[in-house]
Amino acid sequence: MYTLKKTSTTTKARLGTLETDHGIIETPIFMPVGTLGTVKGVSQKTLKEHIKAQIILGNTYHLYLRPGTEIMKEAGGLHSFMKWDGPILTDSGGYQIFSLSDIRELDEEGAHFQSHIDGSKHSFTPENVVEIQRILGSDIMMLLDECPPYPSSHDYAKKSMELTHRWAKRGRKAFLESEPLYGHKQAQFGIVQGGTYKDLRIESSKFMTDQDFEGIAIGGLSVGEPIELMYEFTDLNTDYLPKDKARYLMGVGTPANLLEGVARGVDMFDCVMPTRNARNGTIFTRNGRVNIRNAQWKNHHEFLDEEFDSDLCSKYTMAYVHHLFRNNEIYGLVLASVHNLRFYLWLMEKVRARIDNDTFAEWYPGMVKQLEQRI
RNA sequence: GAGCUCGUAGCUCAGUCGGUUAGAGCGCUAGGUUGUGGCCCUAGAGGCCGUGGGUUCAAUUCCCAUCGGGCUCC
Repeated sequence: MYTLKKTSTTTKARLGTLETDHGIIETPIFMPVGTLGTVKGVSQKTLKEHIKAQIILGNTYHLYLRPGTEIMKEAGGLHSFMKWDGPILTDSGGYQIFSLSDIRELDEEGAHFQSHIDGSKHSFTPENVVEIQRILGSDIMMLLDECPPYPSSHDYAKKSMELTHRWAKRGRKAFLESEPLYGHKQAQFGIVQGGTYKDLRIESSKFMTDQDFEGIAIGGLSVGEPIELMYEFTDLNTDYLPKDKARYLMGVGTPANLLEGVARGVDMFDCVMPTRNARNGTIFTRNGRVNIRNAQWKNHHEFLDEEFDSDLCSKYTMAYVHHLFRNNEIYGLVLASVHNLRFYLWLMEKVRARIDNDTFAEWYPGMVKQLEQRI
């Protein structure tokens, strides 16, 4: 599935491709999040033609609760339902149970939780999460895991990791013993856990490698730990992951986080940041971040970045976009969401070009500084 | 013309049986958001409590006058 094309000579950055039946993905890549079968505020056409998204995310937890598996079956899977013919990755919902559901209980069998929508009771097991993702028909499905909070004791992180490992074996078995429903291949990624403990992270990396998943995710990071720890453990994990499998750092991050992740050998990222922050008025640009709500833009009748190809940057003035945000106009959210995603995908295009001509190592530290500035 | 009622932050309003630095929501000024709830969270600025007198150790609070808004009656 994954083909390594080139490695940066002085960093761990990798150029590669990831092949699916819905298209070939060039890595490193950022994957826009479309939890409920839509990247909020962005049309599928815009995603494909303007943003140039190569793969998007859906979420098992959310889609299972609404519209549910019956509707999804009737629709012929998520691709057909949402009319997106590119690759889709679905997260299993382990993280959502951890972050959204007030009442949840874990035992050997699986995760038992109450819906955040209506309080109804449900259970996810390593097996039924595979089954649900067969119905969704995603190109890449994720295992059910437990994402422990930060900070967690070594004891808790170890027990949690071991449970995730037992679930991983069951999930893999369920995957290998079932078939796709819609005539295209599906892949399954394992998820490394281990909290913020070196020995556990190494153990988990080795364990997931041994299960021979099609790709491996680094989970349990970007859950509130200091950023240095996130980098440190990403770096550690990739040292123990196979070269011939894609590495996916879940839930990350800021534009600077992406560059630092690539430098540590990560191929895939997803994060709500470009879209959620867009809705709250944060605009990411190559010169740093802008809060469009700030009063300084009220009468700034100029473009944010005339050279950048997004309507927010080079078609409308800052004063206009500011005005839209001040009035909670839907179009402001749309403009910012489309822009931020286009920017993230643009950044990954630059990253790939830099790895390809082997100038990534000298380029990215300066770029990180630039991206972290505030405008 | 008479009676009643209200006047406190930019807006809508609490409050004080007279007693430390007068509050809320919204708005405003900023910050946050990392395997998605346009939710939300945090901090800050902003008031001689309509005006002028009086009583009192002490008045946004009680009394008088006055200005302004609203309602009712003749």
